[in-house]
Amino acid sequence: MFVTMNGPEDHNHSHTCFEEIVDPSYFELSDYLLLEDDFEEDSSVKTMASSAENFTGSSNGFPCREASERINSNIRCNSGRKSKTATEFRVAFRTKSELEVMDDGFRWRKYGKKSVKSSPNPRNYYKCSSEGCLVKKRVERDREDSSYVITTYEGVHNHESPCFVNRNYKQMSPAVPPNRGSPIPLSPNFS
DNA sequence: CGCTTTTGACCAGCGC
DNA sequence: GCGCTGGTCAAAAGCG
Repeated sequence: MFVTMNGPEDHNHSHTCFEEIVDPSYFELSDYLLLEDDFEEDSSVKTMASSAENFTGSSNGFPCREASERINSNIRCNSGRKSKTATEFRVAFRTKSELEVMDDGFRWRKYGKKSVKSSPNPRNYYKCSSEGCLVKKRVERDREDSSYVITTYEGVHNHESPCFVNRNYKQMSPAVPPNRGSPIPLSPNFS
């Protein structure tokens, strides 16, 4: 995942994510969840990694990247175990950020905003702008701590991140096979 | 002009 | 059937 100082509101910079990576201290990933479709019980929501300390200590200094890699790893595992289709995955992030929406490398089109009863903060709905890609994401502030943002991805991208394409980073994302993207973009190898 | 956001309306699912 | 709630649609407006 790539983090920039801009959100969808600022499309002048939406494709410059490699140039404006935010200070890691500004953004803190605290939780990310791998959600399964059949929410029969709470235990189906699995916290794959929970503490912020796990990520702030990442060697590359970007907590999101490690989370991103772990998630893609987990999704591949889950895919094999449960034979899920590419559009059945749901991944939720809980991030500490002042930014409502963080640039993850993909282009999103906002299609709805709704106040939900379970939260005092409105929930925003986005679809991937890429033609034929049905990935959606929901973004809302944590009702218990508005300094946290909960981002839920639904589905798997069937295309590369525009960042990879635009910056010719295709060869740097071997974990994303053709026509089988990831719910969030894998970050390039900075080393 | 093309793309995005905004926002009220609409729809489906669920509980009563 | 009715009301509530969450999710989506689509027209209008804004922006570069």
